[in-house]
Amino acid sequence: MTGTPHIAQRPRRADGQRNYDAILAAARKAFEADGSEASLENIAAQAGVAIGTLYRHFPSRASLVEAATRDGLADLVTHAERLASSPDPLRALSEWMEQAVRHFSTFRGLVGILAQSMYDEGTPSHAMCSAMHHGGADLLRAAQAAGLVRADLTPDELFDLLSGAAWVREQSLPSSSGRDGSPRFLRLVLEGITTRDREP
Amino acid sequence: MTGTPHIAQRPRRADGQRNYDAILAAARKAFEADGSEASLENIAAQAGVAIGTLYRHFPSRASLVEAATRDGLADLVTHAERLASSPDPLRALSEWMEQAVRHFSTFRGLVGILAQSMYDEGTPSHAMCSAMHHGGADLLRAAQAAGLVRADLTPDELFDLLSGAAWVREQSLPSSSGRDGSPRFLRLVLEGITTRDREP
DNA sequence: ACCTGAACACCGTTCAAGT
DNA sequence: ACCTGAACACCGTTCAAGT
Repeated sequence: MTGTPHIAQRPRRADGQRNYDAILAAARKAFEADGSEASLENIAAQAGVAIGTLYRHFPSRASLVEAATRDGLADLVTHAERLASSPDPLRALSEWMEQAVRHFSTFRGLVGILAQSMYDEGTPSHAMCSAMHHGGADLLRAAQAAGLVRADLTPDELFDLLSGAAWVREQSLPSSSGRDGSPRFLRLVLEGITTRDREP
Repeated sequence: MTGTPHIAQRPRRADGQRNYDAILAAARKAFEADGSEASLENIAAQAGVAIGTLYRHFPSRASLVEAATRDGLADLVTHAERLASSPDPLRALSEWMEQAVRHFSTFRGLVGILAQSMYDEGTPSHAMCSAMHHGGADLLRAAQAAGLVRADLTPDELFDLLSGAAWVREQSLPSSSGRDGSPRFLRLVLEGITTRDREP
């Protein structure tokens, strides 16, 4: 399952750039309304281009999802770097995890794509996932070094917990047919992984 | 999103029963290979019937999934009833949760269907989900009464944790492209929800 | 370099005709 | 009561022709 991941190239002509932007805007709208399996033909139509133009800029659905989520996930990486020097490593980790869960559940289907991309190099989102993995691992290590989070938790496990929390949140998107999309799940996880320093 | 859920009726004629069984067997195979979105036309072909016959017995994909998973989930409910009188309520809850996660992740896409069905009465799997909810809630209550699990955890939250664990496990199905589908997630959750009785 | 849209493939779903 | 398969709709994906 390897291969060169296709990261969408910036167009070199003005009309190409216009179409590229229009497709991306339409895609974000469609993904938030219908999830990651939204109709590509509909996205092209909303953007006012033919279907072939969409495929020219984004040769696969995964590459379109990658382009549509790149900025948000890049923010996450930046945020991790800024938090890495925090004097309160547990609070830093918690804050970052909350933000991560929010981004992972931007629309239905995203967290599944990210979870696959995390360990599959032949995937457009792999680079961004890898960067997030490193950022999260640093915050985890700091919290563990301070004795605030259980030492046996690995970065991979941290991301399983994050992904699980994001998936649960995703279930109540977008017009939340059921209940609230409260961050209670994440809070339970957080309290679960902190070191135990109370009495019975 | 309400309405009468269609639970597949048992056929009244011998040829109908034969086809019903063949479709169900083909569906289970296809779901395990391709997930809950497996091609219905292919299932019909594997069962040796025309597509119209599949629709006659199972008017929606959800009703086919329900029929394919009913027995396994019924076992889960039975198991919960048997465990309810266990002298070790925490062990009972843990065992049942492990079994639940295994069943929820029988094939890709199942846990999403179950999570939707849990709170949507107009769904074929709702009845079975509701029964599981009650069974799990009883085990939770017993463990809480014994002071072994944090008292503020609700049954809904228990099922969010179970679903999240099942979804993470599902990600490494069926030919596990990536890593192991270890039950480490669930163990972290379990240790997270038990009451804290160690020292720092 | 970029765009268009016809063409093909595949699948879900319904329904008239048949036994 | 049950089965068949044609018919329709919709969508993903490719590619020859054009600017």
